[in-house]
This record gives sequence, C-alpha cells and structure tokens, in this order.
Amino acid sequence: MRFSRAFFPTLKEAPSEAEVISHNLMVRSGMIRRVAAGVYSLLPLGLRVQRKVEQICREELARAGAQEVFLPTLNPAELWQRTGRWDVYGKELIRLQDRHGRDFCLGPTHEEIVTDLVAREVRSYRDLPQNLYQIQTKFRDEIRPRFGVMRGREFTMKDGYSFDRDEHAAEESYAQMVEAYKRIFQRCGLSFTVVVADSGAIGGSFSHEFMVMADTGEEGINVCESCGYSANSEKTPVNISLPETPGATLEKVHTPGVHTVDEVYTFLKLPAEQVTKTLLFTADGSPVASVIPGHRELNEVKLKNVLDATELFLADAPTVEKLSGAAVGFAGPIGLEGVRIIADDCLEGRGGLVVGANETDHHYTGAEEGRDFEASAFADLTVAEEGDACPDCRKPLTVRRGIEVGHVFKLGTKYSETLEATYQDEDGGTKTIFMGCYGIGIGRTVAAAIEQNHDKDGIVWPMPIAPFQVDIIQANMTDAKCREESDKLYAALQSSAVEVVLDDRDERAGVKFKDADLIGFPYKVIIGPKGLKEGQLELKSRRTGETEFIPLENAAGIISARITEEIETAGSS
RNA sequence: CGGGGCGUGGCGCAGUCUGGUAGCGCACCUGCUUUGGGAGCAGGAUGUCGGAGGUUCAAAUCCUCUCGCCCCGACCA
Repeated sequence: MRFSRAFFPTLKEAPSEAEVISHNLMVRSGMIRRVAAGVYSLLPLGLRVQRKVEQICREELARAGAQEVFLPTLNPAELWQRTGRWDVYGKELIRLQDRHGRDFCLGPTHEEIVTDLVAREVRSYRDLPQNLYQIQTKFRDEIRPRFGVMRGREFTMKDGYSFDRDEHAAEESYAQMVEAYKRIFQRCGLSFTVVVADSGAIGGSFSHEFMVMADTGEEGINVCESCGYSANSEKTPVNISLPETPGATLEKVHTPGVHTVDEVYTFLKLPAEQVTKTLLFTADGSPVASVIPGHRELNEVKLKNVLDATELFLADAPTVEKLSGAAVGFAGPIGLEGVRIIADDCLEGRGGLVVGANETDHHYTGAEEGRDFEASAFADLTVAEEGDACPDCRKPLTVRRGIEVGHVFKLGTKYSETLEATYQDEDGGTKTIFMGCYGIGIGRTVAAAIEQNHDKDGIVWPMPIAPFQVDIIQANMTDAKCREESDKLYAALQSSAVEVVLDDRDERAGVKFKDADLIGFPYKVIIGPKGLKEGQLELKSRRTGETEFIPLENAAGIISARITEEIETAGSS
C-alpha cells in the first residue's frame, strides 16, 4: 500500500469521545470511527487487524477440529420463545417485526439457531461429536455502551458450540477449546489469565473466562499469588469470619435520617461488622430479602443462583416501603412478613447485630439470628474482596482488573432439551446431546491488545496482528536516489509477501515518523540520503526502538526472514 | 431509566452568564522556501452555531419542546 493513496486518516489530537487508551489510539490511528453510541465503522487499518485475529481463530479452531458456519443475524422469535429467552433476555435483545408483523430479534448469541440446526440434522451417535463456530456480527442493546469497541452494541464475535454424546465427551470438547483459546490469545501477543467464572444468563454448569490483565478492565478478578487460584470476583467463594459478640439484648434505637451502613455505624459508634444490611429484591415475582454484614457488598449473581431465579431485580422504593412499612434505609429482617429471608452464612446464630427496624428512623441493636428473626436459608452472598482467604490455600487473595476477551461454558442439556436435540445411541435409546459454547470478542481482543501494547507515541503491535508489518519511510522526497531505492525495496518486499506500506507522501520525515509510531508498524525502514551514501538503510524496531543498518542488497530478504521468524515465535512460545 | 455534562467549519475548542460584525489552533487548498522526529512565510476556502417553535428591532447567546452524544450511577437500604 502506498501511504499517499491509503485511507489512513490519522489524528494529532485525541477525540473527545475516547476515555480509555485503546479507544483513543484506535480513533487516532484511523482504525475506527463512531457512527452512533456503541456502533463503529472499521476503516482499513482496523479491519486488517481484526481479520488477522479472525484468521488466528480460524487456524486454531481448525486445528482443534471445529468447522466454520455462518448463521443468520435475523432470528425468528419462535426459537427464542421455545427456550424462554425471548422473555428472559430483556431489553438487551434488539427486537423487530417484518412487514407481516412477525417478531424477530437480532442475534445476541446463537445457541437457539445452532441447536435447532443440529437437532434437525443429527440422528445417530455416529453423527457426533460436532463442533461448529462462526465469526459474525452480534447485537446487544447494552445498557451503557462504552470504551469504543470494548463494549459496543454491534460487535464481531467468534462463537462456537460443541455437541457431544455425553457429559464426559462434552468435557473433552471443553478442554480442547480451552487449549485452542490459550493458543489463540498467545498468538495475538496477549498476556492473559484463565479464571473460573459464573455462567450468567447463558446458563450451564461451569465456565471459564479468558481475561487480559489491564487496569481499564471492567471485570474484577481474584488471584491467589501463592497457589495460582484465579476467579472472577462474582464467583470466588467467601467465608467471612465475624468477631465474636457477647449476647446482647434487643433494643430499638432512634436513628433519625441514618440510612446507609456508613451512617449507621458512625452514628451508633459501633464497628461496621456488627451492622447488617437488608436488601429487598423481587425474584421471579416474589419478594426476597438478603441480609449481609454491612461492610460487605452483596453479590447479586450468587443470590440469583441460590434462589435459582431467572429474574432478580432490586425492589424499587415504593415496594420497599410496602414490604418493610418504612422509608428506604430502614428495612431489616425482624418482623418482615411474607418475605423470604436469605442471610449470609456468617450470620447464622450470630448475635449483637444492628438491623433496620422496619420503621422509619429506627434500627435495632443487639439483634440475634435464631432468636429475634429467622433466616429461611443461609448462603455465601458477598463479593470477594482484597485480602479474603483463597478458597484453595487460605492465603490472602489479590484483586486485579481484567478485560474479558473469551468465555467458555459447559452448557449441558439446557438448550438441547428444550429444542429437542437428541440422537439415537448404540443401544437404540434416545439421548439428549450435551453441549458446550465458546465465545471470543474479536474487536475486544483487538482493543485489549492495544491496552497491553502501547507507549506515549502510539500502538506497538505484536507482529502477528499488526495491520502491516513494515513501513518504508522515504526520508527525503527531493532526493531521486532515495525515491528510487524506496520503490525498489517496496517492490521486493511485496514479492516476498511482506505486508508493507510505502510512505511516499510529500511530507517531511517527522510527520512520517509520527504516523508510523501512532499506527504501530512493528518495523520502520528508513531510506534517506545519509544511509544511502554508505549503501545502507535503517531498520528500526517499534518495540525496542533499536536501529540496525543493513546493506541495500538483499535488504528485502533480511527483513522478510526477520518477520517470518517473529510470527513463528509468537505461535510457538 | 436517574444524575451530571456537552452539541459552534473535518478535528480540538473559545464565544452563551451580560442578545447586536461568528472566532482561535490544527487539518485543508495555492505559491515560494524548507526537507531525518508533527516546518516557515504569504494568500485562500470552509459554518442551516444539533433540530423545531417562541420572546425581541435583533438570538450561537434568553424561554419552551425535541434529537444526539459523553461521563457517573442504575443495588448497597
């Protein structure tokens, strides 16, 4: 590509929309442009990088035996109604109607479509296993799109699905996909961690997330430095040990205008651990109260799992007032009628607690579980925090931030049952197919790669996903020899299949250097009068900043050998 | 959906409070000079001031409505 003819609209100034570095650099380097909130156009440079990530996925998935398909974006409502997700998915699902008024949605994921497809075609155990994937545009009407392509409403995803005879075989497929994913992210030049995750709305019995460590990540990860345990903070089991409190008597105290836990313990001059908070929810239509220690955060995912609820909403103010008979801020478990109470494990039989009194401006002190109120169930309900004990080795956990770039789920028979994906086994009996599903956010992987590979001047692409491998900089546009040698090298590199840009713009060298660094070409070749006098050109590495002088003869051979070697190293390390 | 903020040339912004000639930097075009880390000089082009309605002799500026975008939150009782 000749830079003078290329559509590489770089920007000197940071666009006001960009909040995180990857977003900023993707816009500045001319990879993307915003069309609407969470909706982006990919420009040539952005598309080239995305295609490389896609290609790496294709190669590794092929190696793992998966086959590529292409499923429709436009999904009929009927399939989604059969699995119940037409209702469960909520506002995130973009719905529309055709001219006849039939309901459709734009696929946010494709379990329904692919399971239905397999259900129709697979008859016998001889047809299994199957592993199908696609790379396709997904639509999720995110509550708050942000950070450029990191959380968009329309985005490219690699989603794959495995179909096996039984649980054991499904676990083998799962393990194979985990290995494929590791290779994919490694080849993309990412430093990542695999963590235990919650399976969320997609459902299933267990799952792992592939997290790229970055401070701008939206996910909290618990890591144990000593035994290597790592999990999404939503998933990490927590065992809170509360200090012993001697038996106290129940006493109602006047706490005017004291709503929050912080206000309560400050007002009462008691340790935060003694204060509890009671949060009221609506779970699948019935009221539920969760009671946890005040200094902790409720983990809504855990609560939802304990309740086995499909829909869990925090009660709004009018509901809280109706249930507790008090203003918001004074709900408590004592005398709460008609509400299921779920308390954190650590509160079982515990005394000396401060709880809301279900009366505006009042709390109880000295409350005791089992004596003054009774929880209908106990569970681990809180979010793991820095310093909590590792569930495996009991050493303190560290909290880190990560970007979720991949997620694998063991689905079991959740979709195959409702969509009747069955097969006839050797013994002649009808059995349900065991499924797994596997996703990679392609655009998010690109953004994550930038988060991990940049400096003050711009992007520093890992060789395997760089949009181009080499940028030839003609350092002096008036020098005929310089132009001639640049053209020669450009042609030579092209015939060696090197992805090369020739910066032949009528600009000063400084402008070309700045753009090259911003876009992040792994190598710059500088051809100027200085080196040419010696019969040399300069090869400068973006990553190390080191410059080598190489002879003009066979420069293309040297450069292309270098690039090949770097790509192979990334694939095998 | 709640709170906050912003919509002015391609990009980044000033001007709005206190109504009266639309302005700056970068980018862009022309010419000359310059040519190894975002050049200099000279000249030039580019605006329905997000949209609609209203107030006024007069609206980017005041009022009403509306659309879009960004940030925080959307659970911490």
